[in-house]
Amino acid sequence: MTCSINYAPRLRAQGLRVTPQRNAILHVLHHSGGHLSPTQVYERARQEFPSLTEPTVYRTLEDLAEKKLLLAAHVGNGKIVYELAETQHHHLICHKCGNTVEVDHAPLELLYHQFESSTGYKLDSSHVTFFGLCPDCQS
Amino acid sequence: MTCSINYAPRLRAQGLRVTPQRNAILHVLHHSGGHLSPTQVYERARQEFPSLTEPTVYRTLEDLAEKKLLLAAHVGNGKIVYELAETQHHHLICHKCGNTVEVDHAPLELLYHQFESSTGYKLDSSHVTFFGLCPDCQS
DNA sequence: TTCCTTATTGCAACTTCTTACAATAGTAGA
DNA sequence: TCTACTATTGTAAGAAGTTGCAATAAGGAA
Repeated sequence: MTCSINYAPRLRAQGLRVTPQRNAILHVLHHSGGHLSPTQVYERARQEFPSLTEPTVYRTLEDLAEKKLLLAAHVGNGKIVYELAETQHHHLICHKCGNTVEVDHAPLELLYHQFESSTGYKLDSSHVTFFGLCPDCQS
Repeated sequence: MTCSINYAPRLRAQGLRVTPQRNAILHVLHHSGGHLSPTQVYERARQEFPSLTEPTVYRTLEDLAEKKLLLAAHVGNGKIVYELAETQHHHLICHKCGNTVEVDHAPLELLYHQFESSTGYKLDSSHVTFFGLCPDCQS
């Protein structure tokens, strides 16, 4: 926790209290660069905040995702990973080598509107993951 | 298990052996009409085939989904539900009342092509779920 | 600063899901 | 029908994720 990023304003902006547990979790996600499973978050964040417990990690990840500070992404078979919500994007996953690429959310906006007008729902979020073969695994 | 639907041909077509466990699971999913969680499948299928075990249910659901006899859908927070793969579709879920509607897969084909040409991936499946407010919960 | 309210956390017990490996039972071929 | 092969299942143990409730501590008000 030697870095100077301050997550407090973002938490407060969502009406959430600022706690060392939440800071540790956000810090870990920030420095991981990518997607982490709840277990990975738990293990890493415990290095910085040893009294952290599993239920807290799961609840925090859910809460922060609900408040849009984090994005939750599904990566096959019900597994869920989290990352800081910088830009909204989705994932293509190669089910042979596991390689992942990110794709922009923008093309999905059209679908949103389409489904909104056909169903009357007002959509605000989505879990979208595509599976297939990456270029390297196609041969 | 008084119904006469025979799942054997579909299993054999996928190179899978026909076992009473698989029949019981398919039977349960057929008669449920909708989406069931692994636990629900386990509990109901056990009525018909009491020696059925949990690991078998989880493995069977995964296997059948991989062979496209079942569809796996995500319904919030990493929860996964299964249903018979009749028509390919996706779900809009109201996060207030939990109500669910199904939407056709066709509009997503365009996206498939778009992402395929921008990434070089060859896509074959997806997990897609949209969240929002249903018409009743918008007021 | 101190008090008060209540969001957040930890604890303990529990449920759900997974894994490795040995036992069982489909199914193709003789 | 019988045999052999091996996919599938059960067992047992463990890992991952959840829940209810009591204890704690963040943040607003005095």
